[in-house]
Amino acid sequence: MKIDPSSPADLSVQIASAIRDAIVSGQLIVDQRLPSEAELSEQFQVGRTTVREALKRLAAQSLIRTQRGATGGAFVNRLSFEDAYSQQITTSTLLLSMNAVSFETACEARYALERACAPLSALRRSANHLATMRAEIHRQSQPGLTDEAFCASDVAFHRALVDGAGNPVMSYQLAGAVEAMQPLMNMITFTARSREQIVSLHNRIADALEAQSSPETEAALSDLERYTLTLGHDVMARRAQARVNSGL
Amino acid sequence: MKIDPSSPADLSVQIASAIRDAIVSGQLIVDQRLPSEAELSEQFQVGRTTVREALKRLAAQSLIRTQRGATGGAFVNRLSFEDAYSQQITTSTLLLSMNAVSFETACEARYALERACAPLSALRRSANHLATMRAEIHRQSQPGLTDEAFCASDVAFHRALVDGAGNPVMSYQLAGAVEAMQPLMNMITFTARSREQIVSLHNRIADALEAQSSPETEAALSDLERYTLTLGHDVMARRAQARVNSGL
DNA sequence: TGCCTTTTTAATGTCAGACATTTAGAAATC
DNA sequence: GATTTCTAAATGTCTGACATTAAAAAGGCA
Repeated sequence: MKIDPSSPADLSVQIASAIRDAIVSGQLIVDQRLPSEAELSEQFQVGRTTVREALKRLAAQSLIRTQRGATGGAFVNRLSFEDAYSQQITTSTLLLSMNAVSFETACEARYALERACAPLSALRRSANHLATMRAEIHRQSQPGLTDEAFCASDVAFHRALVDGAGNPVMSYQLAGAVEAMQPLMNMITFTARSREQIVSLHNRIADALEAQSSPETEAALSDLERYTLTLGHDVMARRAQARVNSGL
Repeated sequence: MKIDPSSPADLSVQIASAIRDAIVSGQLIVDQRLPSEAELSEQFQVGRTTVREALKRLAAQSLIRTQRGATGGAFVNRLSFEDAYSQQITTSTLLLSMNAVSFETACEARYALERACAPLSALRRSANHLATMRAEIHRQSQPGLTDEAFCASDVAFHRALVDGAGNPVMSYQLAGAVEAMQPLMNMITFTARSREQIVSLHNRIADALEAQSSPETEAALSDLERYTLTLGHDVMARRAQARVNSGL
């Protein structure tokens, strides 16, 4: 691990990326302890501050964890599925909120990926997954539910569908697609009529999974996609109309 | 934005998450300048060092960027698709390399997601995407190609397929699935015979996309999945055999 | 006046040294 | 032998200083 003090790049960036490379390439293995900050600053010939900033960068990516105390230090962290989930969700959410991504594009991606889970989920979903889905459907039928709570339940329903595929890699990949849509969905005000429609489609999906029918699951998901898109368009249209009216 | 000095959590962690929340919730908008380090340290009543470590954490997640000089400072960064891609790839790669994920599981997820692109890609792929795929197939047919180069070309081929769907959110989501498989694929030593098989399947996929046939594309992808799985199993079996032999 | 050069200034980047806090393990005590 | 106390090593935080950068202001010259 070497750095170039004459490079224009910040030293802490260089050090972080040297250590990152060592981790990614397997030179540093999981749970291995890095040299202490003092040793690293000696090794790289920089101040301790600089080393610390580099370590904070790596900690922010869950690449290392630090422990205080006598036998403490920085350790290579095993990236857990849970850590990866939450990173994915944050990144996906920000990506959608900070870029001009149309509702259609996000919706299309989300349902395309979710349909990809259907065959596996139809095959492998456990009674537990079905129970979660039924419970969420029941919650969604309650009157007086706020839009936010309805959306949160919607996310939980779809997560159960995805988890039903029994493939953790798939669940990880889909986490972003499913969860990042929530803020977009939250912007849609659901009427009693539209909630009814969604609940009915959710029931169709749960029934199809219970019957282990992949084609019917996919068809129901496609119908849900179309309906979601309609709801989105209505909201956009109403807003555009409101703008025109207020402009007069 | 407030922090709790009596909390057991590190101050720099608290500050980072306070600022992160402000960004995610939209209180701080893209390209807005944060207060200077000196002002932040005043505001939070901590040392400048602590503020800096918090900012480095955020910079590591591409949430902010910093500029030196008179009008410099920390600015809320627009998370670009490219930044998001590379974060996803790093995370996915580490997730697979640090956890006991079976080849089957990774393979299943990858092809399930890729098949989800097939209908869109069949519909929308441009001549450009097709040209890239044909060029990569040609490269893959060259004798004397290293395994690494073959795999890199394989990744480029599949990325073209995914990008053909014309949905950037989809491309982003798939980046991890496609690229993170490469290290696993690299472990499979390709014989001349197996490369021939793969190239032939790639040709089938390209033909199907050119003909804009979604079912045929999906079928070809499924065949490729089955074949990749076979190759993986062969390698595992050979290794297990080698272990037995050396154990004697 | 208008353009070029120089200086100023405000910010981040780096450093050194000190002290606070935490924690495991060693040492002392009962 | 168990419990308590002490010690040492590590990270966490603070202060103050200086280096570096880059934009803006000031100054000089045609």
